[in-house]
Amino acid sequence: MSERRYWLMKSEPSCFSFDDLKARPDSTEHWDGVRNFQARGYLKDEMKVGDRAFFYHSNIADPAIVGIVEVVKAGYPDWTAFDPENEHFDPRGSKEKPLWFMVDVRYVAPLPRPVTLRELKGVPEVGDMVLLKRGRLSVQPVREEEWRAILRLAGMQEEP
DNA sequence: GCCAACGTTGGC
DNA sequence: GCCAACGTTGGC
Repeated sequence: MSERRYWLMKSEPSCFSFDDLKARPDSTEHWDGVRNFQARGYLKDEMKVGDRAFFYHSNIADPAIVGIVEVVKAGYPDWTAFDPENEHFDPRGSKEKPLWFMVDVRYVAPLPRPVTLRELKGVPEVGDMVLLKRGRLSVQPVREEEWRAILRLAGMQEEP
């Protein structure tokens, strides 16, 4: 069995929040609508079943990591790109030659308390995080040391 | 709501 | 294949 990798996935809570994920059937949802080529690469090829990700709330007064999710289905075509009615429609791809991909994630657990971006900026151990270096990437890798440092900050003794 | 940063597009 | 213009993200 290959080693679990760690990620961070952003969502605007007004659009789709961590609690919204919890409320879904099986607490599972497609992570659709990502239209950035670097993030696409992660979704399509690198995120594997069993990998875990921080769920990050962006575009709010105090943006923060609020919880943990798990990848339950690896990369497959994002059908919202095929639907002209959908806001994420992209005519460059097709069902035969999909351009955009998504994974399915399942709610695992909230952090004991949210860890804010503001707070992370003051923590040397996470100073190299993609979140701090390249703020706009909506799906991004997290190093294992960073993952653990954030769990510790949040007061989580043991990963569920 | 503003605007800086930065990813993407398209003319050349 | 460069790079200016444009559009979007996301912190503030």
